[in-house]
Amino acid sequence: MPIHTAIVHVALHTPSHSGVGDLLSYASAQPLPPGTLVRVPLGKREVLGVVWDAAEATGELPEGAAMRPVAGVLEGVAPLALPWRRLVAFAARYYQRALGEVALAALPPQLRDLQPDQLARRLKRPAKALDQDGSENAIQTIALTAEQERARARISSESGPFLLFGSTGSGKTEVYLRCVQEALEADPTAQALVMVPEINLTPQLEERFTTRFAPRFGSQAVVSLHSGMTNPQRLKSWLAAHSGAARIVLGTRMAVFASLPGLKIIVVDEEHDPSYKQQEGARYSARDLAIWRGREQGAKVLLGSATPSLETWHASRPPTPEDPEGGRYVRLAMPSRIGAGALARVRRVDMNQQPRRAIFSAPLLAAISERVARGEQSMVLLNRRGYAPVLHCADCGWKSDCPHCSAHQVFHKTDRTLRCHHCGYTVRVPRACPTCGSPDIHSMGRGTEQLEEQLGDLLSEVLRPDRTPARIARIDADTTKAKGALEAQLAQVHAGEVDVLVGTQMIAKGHDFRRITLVAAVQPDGALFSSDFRAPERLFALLMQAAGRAGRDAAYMAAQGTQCEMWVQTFHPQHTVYEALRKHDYEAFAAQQLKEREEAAMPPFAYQALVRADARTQEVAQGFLTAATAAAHAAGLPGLDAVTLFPPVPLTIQRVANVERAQMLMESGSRTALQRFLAAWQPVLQATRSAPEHKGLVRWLVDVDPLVI
DNA sequence: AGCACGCCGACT
DNA sequence: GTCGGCGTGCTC
Repeated sequence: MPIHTAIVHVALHTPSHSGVGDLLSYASAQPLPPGTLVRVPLGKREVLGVVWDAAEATGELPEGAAMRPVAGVLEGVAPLALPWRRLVAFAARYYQRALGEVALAALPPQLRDLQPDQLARRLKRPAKALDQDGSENAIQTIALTAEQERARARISSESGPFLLFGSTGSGKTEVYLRCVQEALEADPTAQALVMVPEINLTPQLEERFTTRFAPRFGSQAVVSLHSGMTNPQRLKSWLAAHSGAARIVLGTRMAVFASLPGLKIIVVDEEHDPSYKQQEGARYSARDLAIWRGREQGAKVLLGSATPSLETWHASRPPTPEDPEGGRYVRLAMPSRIGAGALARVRRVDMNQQPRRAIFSAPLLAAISERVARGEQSMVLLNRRGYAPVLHCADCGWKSDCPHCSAHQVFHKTDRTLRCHHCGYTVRVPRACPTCGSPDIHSMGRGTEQLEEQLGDLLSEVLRPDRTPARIARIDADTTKAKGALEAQLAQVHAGEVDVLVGTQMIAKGHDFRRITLVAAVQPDGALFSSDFRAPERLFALLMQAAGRAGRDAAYMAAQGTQCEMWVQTFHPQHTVYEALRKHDYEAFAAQQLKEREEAAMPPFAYQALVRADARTQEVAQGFLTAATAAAHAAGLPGLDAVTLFPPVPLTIQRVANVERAQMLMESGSRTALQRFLAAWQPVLQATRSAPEHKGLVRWLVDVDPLVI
């Protein structure tokens, strides 16, 4: 029986509302340094934990509970360094989650399942012979434009954080590559973290970084981290980053938590993209954490976008006489496009002047036909999957409502199903109305499937230059479910085997289509009158990004003697969003939006948080929030005087999978006050939950800095 | 979160 | 008669 002399405090995966403290105490034969990965007994099982700093341990062992010994130490993995632990602790505190939950979620899943001896075996496996110690090989770079060089020089000499504000095709990636190169060459232990919003975009980024840096730093130097990887792959990348063997980590939002002891530069590409906000568990913003981590760990942070989030835009405002401080970020503008044609000319079609039921206005159809006839490619965007959003009975008014959600079941013609996009409930399309038996049922509205079909009819007479018929393809979540399907479909487009591409947002992001000369948004108005105050910002970013897909290859455009166009069909052609889009004027749009936000005291001029409650009934969900609010007022919680609590309301989609959902908004001009209040409210919310009158409550959660209100 | 214990319906 | 539904209670 070993003698356990030391006490260690261990962070474990226990959710904050489980009633178990943040750090649990275990006995150990010898003191273990903070950051050590250990396996410890918890009830009947043995789990992975991280030894934490004793100073942060609060609660004592409850009366009668016995301290159990640490079961094992994961030898061979260096303890997680203080900056990593500080990042995790900050994220847990700021986003109102348990420390252990965040810590364990930040580690590769396979580390949890591996026994110490299995891990030891893995670590012993000889790393594949380093293909080259390429310290002799110079990196092949391409010359920077004056604009890129100015940005590079300022990033090199100033401390940041930086916003690289560059239009599509301005060569932001080349600036990232140069800045990463500079950081890595300055210090043989330096590491870089480069994030992109979507898994789909990592392969092309990996290709670009590997081509550039493998000759110099070896092919092991670049690794990826995202949820599309298998667990063994993720573990391998994570260990490479943690040990310092990997010099560059590419990934999605989860990569912000990678252990990078030598971190010197963080790049957040397309920083405005909502995908950087995690929507499950700890609802963190990887972009905001990148800023925090960079400051904390002394790494430069580089945010890039053609349409920055208004938060970032505001934070990077230059000093003026009235505002001599300016923002906290350095704004670097790169307005020119390199090697790309002129920006797309924006054509608005006033749908009030078009036949009522037309999906494609005559001028848009003519424009697409013309492009097909010239052998050019077009892209048509509609943010709605399926054939039609709802089926409707003309006789009794029946609609294809989902029985489990407050949403319609979407009509998918391809497989003759009605599918709920929220809970997945699927039925065969009925031949007659399920309520009255009438055969007179038809679809209302349109989705990408219908667009593809109708376009086929409308273009049936249109021939390509070689006298063959136009080829239409669709890319959306339905056509790309299978592994590798997206890649295959994209390859078809690149190979010129498609003349008109129909799809959802999916195709608007990042993909470098060289021969697309026309992009059309057929029905973008929906976002204009959404209750979400960020909807116009998102629509503008999406349309700008979509417009950027057109005319990316100046040489091709010149050879074709053609001009690229972005078409928008709208019932509100004069709307600010479309006016700004027409002029490609992000700055004017941002200024106008920021003015409105300031007048309404909305982010970034105020800070927000949400509490959401899910329950069997809407009454219970709202009742819980009302009771928790009353309890907060009764207790006179700190920060409350500076925080406005709004009454609970149902979510836009009130019921999903038979769960009723409600939420309430909190707003404050002071981030600190809001944080203080949320921290104090957490135990009150927990106590409220256990009261018998809130029995039907399924769960509750806090969302700090929510993106969707 | 897991994983137990615990008490009521349709099957080897 | 058991297998198994998920309600509530505990984990240093």
